[in-house]
Amino acid sequence: MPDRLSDTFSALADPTRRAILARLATGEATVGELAEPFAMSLPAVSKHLKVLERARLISRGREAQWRPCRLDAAPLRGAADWIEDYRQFWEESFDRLDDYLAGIKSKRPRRHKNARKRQRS
Amino acid sequence: MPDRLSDTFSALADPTRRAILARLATGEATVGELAEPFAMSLPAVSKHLKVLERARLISRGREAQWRPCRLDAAPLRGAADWIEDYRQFWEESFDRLDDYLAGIKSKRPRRHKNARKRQRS
DNA sequence: ATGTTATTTAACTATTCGGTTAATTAACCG
DNA sequence: CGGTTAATTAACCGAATAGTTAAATAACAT
Repeated sequence: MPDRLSDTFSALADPTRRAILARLATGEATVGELAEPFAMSLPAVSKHLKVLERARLISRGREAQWRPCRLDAAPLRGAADWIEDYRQFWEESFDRLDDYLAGIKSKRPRRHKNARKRQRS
Repeated sequence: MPDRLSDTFSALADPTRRAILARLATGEATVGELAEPFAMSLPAVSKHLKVLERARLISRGREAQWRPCRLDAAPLRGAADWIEDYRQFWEESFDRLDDYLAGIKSKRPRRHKNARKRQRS
């Protein structure tokens, strides 16, 4: 019985599904339209959509024989909030990279071409 | 051959692994220390750590017979960036909820409890 | 009623996942 | 050396994933 956050992250853990969400960010689309860019069968896409639907990331209507899908981004808020708690840590690691590069620079001023500088918090 | 972002999201798609990362946010820890809160065997935790390591979310040192783990949050930046692209969508949906609630209030002040109203478009 | 189009379901396969217990490695301690 | 502690590896298991092809549904079009 996985929790909501796990459902969200595991739905996002597939490039096909992320591409589908990206497509839906531009507007509603039918299953066929969503499947078109992918080198896989329609049932495979249909299964991906079911995963997204169980994660509440999309919802579907009925229009004649089409089932238009629309993005339902609400669950992403929880995921974003979770990750956000770690922002300081990845920014810290950039700082350490800065320190490292600064160290190199000060020891060997204007040596090599590709020195890079990152923004500090 | 899953991409980096998929590795990150799928590593996060498990409550045990997220708890491990949360613990590591408070500082380094050994495998035994990390395993202690969980009702599962040490090898199970060891496997979770391997998943996190493959996703580059942790790294490990060697100190005598201990392998201290530390958080390596850098990959979370990519995940945060990806999700961030959808912020407008989940904020939109909150706006619609606001509208919905506002609509109820203005149209039927203090009427019956279970009034529901759907949004046009 | 028949056919066409859009989509899902069924049945199957191969792989991965999350867990187990038992055995192994590695480093310390006497 | 032998023993203890920390952790990993091996071998196994059941359930879930991600895909396939073929058959079934559903709604429209004639």
